[in-house]
Amino acid sequence: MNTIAVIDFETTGLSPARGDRATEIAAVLLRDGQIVDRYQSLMNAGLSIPPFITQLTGISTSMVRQAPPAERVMAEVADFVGTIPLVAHNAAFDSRFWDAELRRIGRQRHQSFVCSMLVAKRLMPQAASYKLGNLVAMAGLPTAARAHRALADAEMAAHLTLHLERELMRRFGLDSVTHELLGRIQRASAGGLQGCVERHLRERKMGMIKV
DNA sequence: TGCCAGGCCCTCTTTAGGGCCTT
Repeated sequence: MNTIAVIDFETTGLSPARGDRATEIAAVLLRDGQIVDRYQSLMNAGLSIPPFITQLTGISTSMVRQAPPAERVMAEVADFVGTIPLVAHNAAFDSRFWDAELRRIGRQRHQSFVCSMLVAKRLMPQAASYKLGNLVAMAGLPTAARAHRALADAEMAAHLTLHLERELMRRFGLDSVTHELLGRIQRASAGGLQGCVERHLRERKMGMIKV
């Protein structure tokens, strides 16, 4: 079964290495071209929320103080996604927080991340901006009522991922798109998409890639 | 002391610098 988990964090800042912590997490499961399940929770890491973050996200210190402990939420969401491969918009950011928060509960990631922003740069080279909201609007996809909340952003990134998968299927005549292929696309050179897909199909046919 | 993310990408590049994207 080809399932992908699209995740999104809200945090107190940009860098777990500088002490920033997650304040909210959402995970959206995609299977057979549609959203099949969702997880979302605020989390209390014991930190106050900077005013700028409250202004950006609407998440306040009082909200996270009433939320379950970060440790419990991370254990729940890690169990929810299991070993399903992950996608995030600007995955370098979310993967740092995912790994850092898991490390705090003595767990580690066992799957790879794909970045929907990097895949979009390959498949939507005409885009003027690769911000999540702009790509979603440009593709005519459903926009979230409240951006900068974890579930709303994860759902927008999920719709963008489905759009990118459909674009790959249309352009290359594929009947399905795997996380492995998305990973190859994000690393491909601008002119190397065709060869990248052909190599994937060849290895898939030889049984080197599990679908 | 002073500074403070980090990875990708483009170009006035490659012995580098700056913009984008995430909160």
